[in-house]
Amino acid sequence: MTETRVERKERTRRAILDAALELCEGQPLAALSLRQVAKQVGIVPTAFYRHFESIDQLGLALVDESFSSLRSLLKAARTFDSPPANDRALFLAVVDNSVKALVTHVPKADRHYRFIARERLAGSATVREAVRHQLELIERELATDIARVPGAGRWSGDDLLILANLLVNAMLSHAEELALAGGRADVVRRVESTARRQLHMVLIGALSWDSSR
Amino acid sequence: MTETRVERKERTRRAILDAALELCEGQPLAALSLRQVAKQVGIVPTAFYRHFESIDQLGLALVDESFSSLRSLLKAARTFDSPPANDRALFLAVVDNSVKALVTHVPKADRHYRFIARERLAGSATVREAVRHQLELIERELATDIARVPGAGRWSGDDLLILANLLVNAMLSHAEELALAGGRADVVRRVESTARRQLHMVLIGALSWDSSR
DNA sequence: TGTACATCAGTGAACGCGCGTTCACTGATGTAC
DNA sequence: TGTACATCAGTGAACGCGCGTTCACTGATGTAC
Repeated sequence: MTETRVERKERTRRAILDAALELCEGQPLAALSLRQVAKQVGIVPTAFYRHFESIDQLGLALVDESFSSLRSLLKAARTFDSPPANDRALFLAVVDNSVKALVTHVPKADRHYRFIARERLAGSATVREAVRHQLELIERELATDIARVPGAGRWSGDDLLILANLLVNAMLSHAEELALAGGRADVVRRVESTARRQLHMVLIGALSWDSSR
Repeated sequence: MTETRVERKERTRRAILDAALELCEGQPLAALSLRQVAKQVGIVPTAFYRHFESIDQLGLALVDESFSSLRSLLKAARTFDSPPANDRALFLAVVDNSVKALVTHVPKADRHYRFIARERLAGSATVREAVRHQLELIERELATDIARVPGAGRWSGDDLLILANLLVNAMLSHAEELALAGGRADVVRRVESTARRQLHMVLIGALSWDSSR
């Protein structure tokens, strides 16, 4: 016996998740039929039920998986190779690190980013809610991070969240474009440059902002 | 005869557009069946074909209609009650005008904004392409507008487009939230405040930006 | 104004199809002794 | 190690249902004379 029953089941589960992600490119997950997914996996439609209760539950599993990708991107953006020497260096390092994390992580899990962007607005009620909730958590984490950037002291908590919201939205939009590019080098370079400039602009504006004013 | 045949046909066409817009709340248009729409309108399914070739063609008509709403918002944002006296006044007037246009126009045609936000990412290939194309035109128009703001002289055409992209994305995201709020006063106030601050931040950052650097 | 004909928005029956879900099943894998 | 039984991922037939689309139709509105 080269594979246990548990391993075999896990393999089928993965195949279902992958098939669903692949088949729902360019359309919401809810538009997929259980039969299409089963056919792609190579199992009989009823076998689907051994792994998920419905397409919606499958969707929730994909949300978890996708946000684990997004979190690893954010973690990379937060991790500095060498500690910045001063405030200006930290500022530049934040921009640089974030953009680098964007262009290296998104292509590795592009389907996840497309999935999030799509389901956030057009998913079933259940999946949409799950995505919104996760994005809210991400924005809160990011706001906490930004609070450590030099000059952020004058910022109110509300304003930090507002800025985080702006950044997450912009980032998702770039991720979506990168993801759609399918790795074409010229598009990647353009998105990288756009992301860098937008982030630069926003942070410069943010730094001269004063919540109390 | 109180209504001509042409008028009656136009009335049914409108009823179909309205029914589709209403029924596809929270799901992509392509998820609607022609039969659902016909039922909502009160016509037999086959009568649908007297007005549209398919749900996809109906979608293109809704794209046109929705962008006409968006354009009237942008036009309002560009129209000043009184000509600003100086650069600083113009800057403030731009922010003020834009936010006011946002909160007065979006609630009047909220379904259109939700439609755009949804179909942009999750529509059928045809509809998605149409939305993307229209958004690109809008971003170009906005970039031309921004070029007139004082201090924008140092901006390259590329950077103007990048800024316009950031603003349109943020605006659509606010419109989406406003539209979802269903007119609840506290949400409207919060979104208004968020939009104002984000716009302020971005423009301040933008003004100290120099493309040549 | 009146008549004969044309137009055409909406009707209703019918079709074949893919859908989600049920159910009793099979047979390889796993476990208890 | 060998045997008897349990588990359970995957099977395959069957169901009723809503779907898009076809077609020949009806009857009110519009037009030509």
